[in-house]
Amino acid sequence: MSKKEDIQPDCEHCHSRYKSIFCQIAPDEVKIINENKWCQSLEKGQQLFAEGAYPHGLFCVNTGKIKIHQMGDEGREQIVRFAKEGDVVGYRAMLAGEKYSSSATAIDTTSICFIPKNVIFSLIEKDANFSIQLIKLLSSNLKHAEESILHLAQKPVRERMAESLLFLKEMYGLEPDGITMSVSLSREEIATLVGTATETAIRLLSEFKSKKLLSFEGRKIQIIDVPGLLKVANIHD
Amino acid sequence: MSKKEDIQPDCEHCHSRYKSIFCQIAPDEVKIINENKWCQSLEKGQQLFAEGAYPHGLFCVNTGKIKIHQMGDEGREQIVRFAKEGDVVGYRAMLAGEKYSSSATAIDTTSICFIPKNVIFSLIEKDANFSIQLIKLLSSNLKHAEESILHLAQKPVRERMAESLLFLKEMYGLEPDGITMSVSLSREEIATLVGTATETAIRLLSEFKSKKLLSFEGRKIQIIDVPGLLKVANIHD
DNA sequence: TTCAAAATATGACATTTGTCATATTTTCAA
DNA sequence: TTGAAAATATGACAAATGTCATATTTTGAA
Repeated sequence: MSKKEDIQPDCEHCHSRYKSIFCQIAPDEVKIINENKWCQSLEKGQQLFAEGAYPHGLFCVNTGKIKIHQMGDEGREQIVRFAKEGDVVGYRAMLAGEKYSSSATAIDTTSICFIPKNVIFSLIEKDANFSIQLIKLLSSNLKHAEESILHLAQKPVRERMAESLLFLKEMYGLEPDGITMSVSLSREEIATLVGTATETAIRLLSEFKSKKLLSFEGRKIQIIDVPGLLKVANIHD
Repeated sequence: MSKKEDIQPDCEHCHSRYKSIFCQIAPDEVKIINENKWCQSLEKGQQLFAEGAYPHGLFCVNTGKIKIHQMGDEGREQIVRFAKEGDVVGYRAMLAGEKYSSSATAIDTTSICFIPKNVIFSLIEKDANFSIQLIKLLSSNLKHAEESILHLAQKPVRERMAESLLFLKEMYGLEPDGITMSVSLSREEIATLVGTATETAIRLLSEFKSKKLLSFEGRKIQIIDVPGLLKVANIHD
């Protein structure tokens, strides 16, 4: 999995650390992490960890984009979360002492660092503030998950599609042109995020395009009309 | 909200504490909690806290049953979680420093204790093991939430109904007769758990009854055929 | 007990969404 | 460049589910 040519940058000056749960830890703790971490880069489509495996630590996303997904009964994938720079992945199962309940796959060229389990647990022991950071991260993930439950149970597919597109725009932002989404997912992947069939996702995207809410530039989606999408998503406030 | 006649039991010998995240804390910490807690009992239907309010602490369930629910756009409720003896509720928003994102309502006569925010945070400061308990609790909730996302997105209503009934049986158990479910929810509440219309929930329950998977005893549901329900829920292993 | 309100039940129907078949287009490796 | 495989697109149809109307039953307060 690891490659010789992967660079091992210094945690102390790591840019993504400042955005992460490690932003407030003491310098000597940073040192310990730096000495024990292992960095690696992933191509689009490469898997970081798989459902059912045992975690030995957690992964910090340095740059790039990751999807967290689970396999359903009929072999259909379901995306449950995303991660980007400064996010931590694979920590839930590790903290709970369980097997991974989901898989993580790069959806773009991604660079990650691996931090071993024992380093994390000793950090929890020593630094209450770090625990609070972890607790807040879990809380935030739980909040989003429960919001997804509400929307999957109550919103029709069209609304969820509009909402998912706006979510992806928030999550990964736009390219410098101000309209093209930075993240590029296949129609099938979008379907597994929205929770619908691929054909339905394709139809809805075409519909949004014909209504001038979106446009397509190659595989990339451009957001043309945010207020229009908010309206379709039934989001007001 | 609080009533004079509520008994204030001693945390040290509290039966539900042994089943809770407070099971391993030091005696003097128990003392502090005991001095600062406030206990209260709730009738079926009484609300413990409401979406949008600010949390000032967390609630420990002593005895009884609680549902955690959110309001959808069309004013339809969605149950996202349940709590029972030894569980802690209202902690997510408190830990994240946010408003409640969901409401909590007793679905049975319930006795709870309130523990102020500052007591919890100082416990996190002092006791790393308590932090780990909290982290594991959040992890477990997150795992279940992500499982719900998968099932809502991919399983048909009939499967989810069977699964929900089996879940309620696991969660709250059966009465001494070995078949009657301890928890009693209205058809409407069951529908908001499964994520479907009340009429659909009623039809499915009748169907299960006619297939001899269930029977009704007044408002209570009796589980007649667990293997049959597992089959309908499409659960194997 | 009695009655109104709430909960449960059921039918008829419309709508949404998924599935299957089949084009068409795009991508990527040889 | 070229061709096969994958991705996208679209139509036709079936199945699942929601909605509305309306009984029927149960519950709980007066």
